[in-house]
Amino acid sequence: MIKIYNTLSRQLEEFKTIDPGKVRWYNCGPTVNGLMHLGHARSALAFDTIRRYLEYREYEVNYVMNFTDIEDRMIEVSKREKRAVLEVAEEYLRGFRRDMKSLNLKDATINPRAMLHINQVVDFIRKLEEKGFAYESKGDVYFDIKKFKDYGKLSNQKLENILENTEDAENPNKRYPADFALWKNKKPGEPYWPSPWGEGRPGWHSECVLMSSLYLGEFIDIHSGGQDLIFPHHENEIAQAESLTGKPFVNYWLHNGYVNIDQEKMSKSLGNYVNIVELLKYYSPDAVRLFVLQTHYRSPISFNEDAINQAQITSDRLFDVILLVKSYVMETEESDNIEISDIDKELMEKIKKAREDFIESMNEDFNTSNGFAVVFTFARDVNDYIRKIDEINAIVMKEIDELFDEFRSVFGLYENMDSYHSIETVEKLIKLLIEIRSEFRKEKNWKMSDKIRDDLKKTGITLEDTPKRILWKLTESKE
RNA sequence: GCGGGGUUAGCAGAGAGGUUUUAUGCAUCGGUCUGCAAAACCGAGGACCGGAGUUCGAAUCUCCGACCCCGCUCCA
Repeated sequence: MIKIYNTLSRQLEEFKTIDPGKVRWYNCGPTVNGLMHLGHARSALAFDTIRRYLEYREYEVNYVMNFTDIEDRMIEVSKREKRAVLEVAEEYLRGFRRDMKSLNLKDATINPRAMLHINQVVDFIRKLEEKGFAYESKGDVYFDIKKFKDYGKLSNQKLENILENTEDAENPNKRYPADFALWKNKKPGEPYWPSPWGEGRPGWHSECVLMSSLYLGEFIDIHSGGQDLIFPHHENEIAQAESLTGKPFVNYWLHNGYVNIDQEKMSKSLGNYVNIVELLKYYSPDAVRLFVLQTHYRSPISFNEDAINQAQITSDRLFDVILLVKSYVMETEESDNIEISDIDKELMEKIKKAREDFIESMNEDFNTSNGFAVVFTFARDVNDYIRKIDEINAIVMKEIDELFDEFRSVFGLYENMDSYHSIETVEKLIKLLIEIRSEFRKEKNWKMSDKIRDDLKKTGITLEDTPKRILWKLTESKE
């Protein structure tokens, strides 16, 4: 049974989908007014991993993530950079796509863009107006919060308290200070679209509701985003959707924690962010994934150089053993099968146990920290096995490999490894060199044997002399 | 002010009343292996913010205090 923490109820709940085996999921995507930074990545990675896990558990996940490309912040950038909003959007959208790909984030089923849905948003707002939940005022349209009695249920706020702190409370166009804008009257120099209320542009909170119900239906399983979206964005989404349908909008609300740097939230507005493009110049995507996923998705992560360096080392180490297993699976023929020894049996048990433990950890609100603990413990057992067993058992190796594949599929790690294994001839050559070197070693010709080992290392092949056998693995070329 | 969350070894970070061990990773120290390496493995040290309470038993529950972060304004 999968348990999932629901922001709405503020507790763990059993995960049950509306349609058996299917998940309808809307993830609030970024506003494309800048480069993707680690904060965005954390959110994307957290939900990507949850999605991957659900798929691993054989759910069919319909995952929709929007890009917000028309909004106050977009206009700000457009003004500052003196170019069209569309141009800004195109550039950063491309940037996000590129960075998301680098981080091996799975493609969404669809990535709707707000700007391509203006007409539908207008229709949506008109429906709200027709039903009396929205009102027009001097070209603006506002949502009438008093008409929605559950307002504040997600962020656990009382209306009075929200009121006290609403910055825009003095806006004379509003009936009630906490009402929020659905449509904004056009201002000079800003993009606008026609509407029944005159030319203008949509507010921020309608697009997600509209696109969510457009692509997934009125009632969905999961709606997710950063904790900073709880209020007002998601609160406002609930107000719109539920007042219109009179039914619940979303079953499970998921919110990820922030990335902190120097004990402060990493954010665009504070300017203390680390861009993904920049980060990936120094660290592998796998290290970044591991860094992020070693922390539970709802906890804050402390980012510092030490921590990310550690993740890089850990990631490389894990990769080594996975790669080693791959090499063995490739070179061990089924005909090599020998009897199952006690050590083999022991490891088979560990494989089974590791899989169970992994699932148990992940079932508990997607506890990737514990998930990784299982992976590392298993990796240690495998390293031990390979070096102490007399004869490598092809069947055991294959099972190890399969389990690593499962882990990798959930965590999205090391997926470009095929390139390491393209040519069988290379493998034969390596084996040949190892044999020649062994001859030299028998003759105690250390000079030649070391030369072979060192030169191989430079080409990206590392040898390891263990008592039982010589291991080789492909690493990065040092040339 | 209102509403969340947090404080666990050098660092990162799980655990949410109970067996000898507060997981896991990195780092440190020692060992095994090796012709030497490298890697791997084995082992060790070291932490539950402070105080009071509940309990046979608390890192975990309650209360008080300190400090920190976050939301209530754009944010993932």
